[in-house]
Amino acid sequence: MNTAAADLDEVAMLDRAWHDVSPAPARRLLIAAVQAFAERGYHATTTRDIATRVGMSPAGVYVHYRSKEELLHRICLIGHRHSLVALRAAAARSTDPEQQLRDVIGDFAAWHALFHTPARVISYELTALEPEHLTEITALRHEMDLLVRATLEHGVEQGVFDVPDIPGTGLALLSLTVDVARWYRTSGRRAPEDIGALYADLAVRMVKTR
Amino acid sequence: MNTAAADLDEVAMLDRAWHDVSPAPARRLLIAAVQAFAERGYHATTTRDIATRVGMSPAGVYVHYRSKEELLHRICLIGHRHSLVALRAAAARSTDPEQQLRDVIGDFAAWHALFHTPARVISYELTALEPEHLTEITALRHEMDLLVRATLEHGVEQGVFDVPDIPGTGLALLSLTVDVARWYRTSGRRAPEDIGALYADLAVRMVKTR
DNA sequence: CGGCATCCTAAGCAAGCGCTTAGTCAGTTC
DNA sequence: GAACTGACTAAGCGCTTGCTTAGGATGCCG
Repeated sequence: MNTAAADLDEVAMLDRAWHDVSPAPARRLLIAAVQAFAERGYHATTTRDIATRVGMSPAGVYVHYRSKEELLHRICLIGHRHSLVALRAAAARSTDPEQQLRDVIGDFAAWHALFHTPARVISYELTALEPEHLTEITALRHEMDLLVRATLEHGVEQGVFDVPDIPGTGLALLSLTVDVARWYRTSGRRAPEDIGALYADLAVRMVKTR
Repeated sequence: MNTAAADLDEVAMLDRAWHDVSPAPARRLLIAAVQAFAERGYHATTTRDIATRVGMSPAGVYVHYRSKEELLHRICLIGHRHSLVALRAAAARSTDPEQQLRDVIGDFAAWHALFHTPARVISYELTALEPEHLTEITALRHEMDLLVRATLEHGVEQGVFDVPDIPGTGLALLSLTVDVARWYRTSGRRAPEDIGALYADLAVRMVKTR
C-alpha cells in the first residue's frame, strides 16, 4: 500500500473513531491538525498548514476553533477519553489477575500502535497546552496510573504476582506502552495486535511469581 | 534544594560532561540550548531565548554556531556518543549474561534519569533535524539496538535467557529506558540509581528462563 | 605604542506567524 | 422573493522569527 492510500485509511479510521465531533468540517480540521501535529510537532505546525490540508483558507480554522491551542486541547481530551475507555474495557474483561494484566497492557499497547498518530500528540505535545488544560489532562493520565496499579495490587493480593515496587512497576508498564507511539510505523513488520501480544507477555513475565 | 540551585547543579554537571566542547562560550551556549529545548521544545525555543540565558545579545549565538539547527545537531551528536560510551562500558563490565543485562539496562536507565535534560532533546526533538543529520543520528541509535540485542542473544546461547522475540524484546527494553527521560523529574522520589536498579530487575525478569 | 585576532553588540531585514475584519455566497424559512 | 443564517474567503495587521551586517571593545604580541 502506498502512503497516500495509508493516509486515506487513517483519515477514515479517525473519522469513525471521532464520529461524535460535529459538524463534519470541525472534525476534518481536528483530524488534519492531529496529523500535522504528529508529523511536525505542535509548534512547527502552522494554522495555514492545517487549513490547507482540508482545502480551506487560513481563516476557515477560526470558524470552528478559537485558537490553535484549542485544537490541541480538544485532541488531547478526546484522545485521553478514548484511550481510558479502551483501558477500562480491557480491565473489565476478566477477573483473573494474569489475564487482566494481559488484556490491559496488550490492548493499551495495541491502541498506541493503531492510534499512533493521536497517541504521539497526546503524549509528546502536552507541554504546549495552557496550564489549566495541562492540569485537566494530567488528571486523566493519573487515572490510567491508578488502573494499572490496581491490576498489579489485585494480582499481589491473590499471590500470583510478586511486585516489590508497585508504583514503580506500574509506571514502567505505562511508560513502556505509551512509548510505542514514538517508534511505531505503519510500514513496519509488526501489526498492532502483534505488539500487544508481545507486550502482554513481557508484562506478565515482569510481575509473575516464580 | 530550590530550583535555582538545582539549575546551577545541572549546568555544572553538563559543563563537566561536555568539557571537550570549546571555547567556553560555545559550551555555555550549548548547555543553555539543551535546557531550553528540553523545557519548551526546539520549535518553541527562540535563538533570543538561548542568547539571553547566557547573557549574550541575540547575535552572539551566531559567533559560535551557524544556525539554530546546528545547535540541535551538536547536542544530538554529543548526547548520543556520550550515552553510547556509557552503554558500551556497561556491557564490558561483565561476561555473565544476567549481570551484563543488569548493567546495560540499569546504567542506561540511570543515564536517562541523570541526563534527562539532554536525553529529552536527543529522543524527542530528532524530527527537527535536517534529513542528513537525522540519518547520521539514526545510525548511532541503531548501534544501541544492536548492543542490547547482542546481550539478549548472549544469554539465549548460554541457556539462561528465554527470549522468543529478540528484536521485539530488545526494542521494548530500549524503549522502556529511553522513556525515562520523558517522565523523570529531579524533584521526584527516586534517584537515578534507584530507577536503574528497578529497571535492571524488570529487564532480567522479562527474559530469564524459569 | 601599533597591529591583529577574538568575541561580542546594536540595529535591523525579510519572511512567516496567529489571528482579525469585513464581506461573499449558498441554503433555509416564511 | 425578502430576510436570515452558517460556512467560508480575501486581505492584511501587529508581532516575532532566524539570521545578517557593520562596527566596537578587549587582550595579546612585537
